[in-house]
Amino acid sequence: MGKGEATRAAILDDAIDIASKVGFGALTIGMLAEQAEMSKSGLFAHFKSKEQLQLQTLDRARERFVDVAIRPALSAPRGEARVRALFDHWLRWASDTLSGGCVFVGAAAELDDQPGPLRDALVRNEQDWLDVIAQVAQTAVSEGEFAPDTDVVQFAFDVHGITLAFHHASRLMRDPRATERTRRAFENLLASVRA
Amino acid sequence: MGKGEATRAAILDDAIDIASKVGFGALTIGMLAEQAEMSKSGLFAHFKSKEQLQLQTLDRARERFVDVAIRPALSAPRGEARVRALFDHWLRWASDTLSGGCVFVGAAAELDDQPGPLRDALVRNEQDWLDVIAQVAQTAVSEGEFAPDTDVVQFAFDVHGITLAFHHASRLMRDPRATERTRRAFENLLASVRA
DNA sequence: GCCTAAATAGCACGACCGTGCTGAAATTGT
DNA sequence: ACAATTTCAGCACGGTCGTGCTATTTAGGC
Repeated sequence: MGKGEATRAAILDDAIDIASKVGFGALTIGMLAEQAEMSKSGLFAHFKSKEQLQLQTLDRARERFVDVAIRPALSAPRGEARVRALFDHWLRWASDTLSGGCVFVGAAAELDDQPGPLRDALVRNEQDWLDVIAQVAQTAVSEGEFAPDTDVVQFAFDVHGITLAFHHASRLMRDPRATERTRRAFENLLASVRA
Repeated sequence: MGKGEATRAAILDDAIDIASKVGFGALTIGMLAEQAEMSKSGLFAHFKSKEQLQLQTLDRARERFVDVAIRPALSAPRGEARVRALFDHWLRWASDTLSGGCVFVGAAAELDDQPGPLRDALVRNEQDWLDVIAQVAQTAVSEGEFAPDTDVVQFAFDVHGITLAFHHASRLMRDPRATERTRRAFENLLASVRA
């Protein structure tokens, strides 16, 4: 059983890209089949329901995010360097990976008032992400590069706000200075927590 | 022509609330008719197309936002007080007005990759909002309360990031400390630009 | 190279979508 | 109060949605 697994993975990669553009709700089996060049029913057989398709799409997006953003960043030296690496990798992820920007940003706004397993899974993802930021910031505190009384959860909140502002400026407003403003905001934040 | 205008306005108010929960794309004429207790065709007759319905819904949301958030804030004293008033009013708007949070935050993430008149209208709204923040910040510079070299466009970017982080923490994560973290982030930002 | 099992296509279904048309009901101006 | 006009409901349409069932093609183990 190798062929099925391969096409299923390919389908999910298509699905991630579509979901980043139109959202999870508008991700339709028909358009996904067209993109994957398969019949609707042939594609559907891989997932027993649309909800399963959405769940697996979100989960594969999580795996890819861990692979291309979190894991590489964690190999940077402890402390502020690692915090910077995390932020830089997120910026690349949101800019270059998917044609619709960060799929989690879109999903967060779409699902925040629609209860269900998909929303629950997304909340877990987002909490993990915020925890990673806070934990990496904590290493900078331990290394003596951030002030000892730094509130790392607040730091994660602030960093997250900057990433959301970037997404807004870059994708909705098409502001050519989005990256510049984003980096400036991040530098200001770093300056405010440094020892 | 008074009756038609009244029901049309009532329909749009229902539409704003639904759009804040499920988005503009999933805002369906059938569910809107049910909510408004009208027939689908009777409701449809008020708007010649779904696109018109979406456009008018967004425009009425803009009017309401100006009425409940911007206009009252502009009557606060010039300077930092007015900046604070603007922020506080936004927080109330996003918390209490609609059952799905700020409809613009949802729309921004939904429409950022879907070209068309609706997206164009939203971009204009968001640009106006950022301009208002920057302009109000400029009064604080003029009053000597903010540092003379303050970059007010950057300030608007930063404030906007905080509001997006609030929406995420409050609506998606259901974090009971969302407001507290938001206010702290805002105070830190104010401290960094004060003269 | 067959035989079993997996992968995919074809087709049909009920439901809901946006959108017209047509006639009844309600509002409004005089 | 009547006439003219606006407002609304009923109904129908083609299209797409998610999802089953039934073949048919393909792939993998002996």
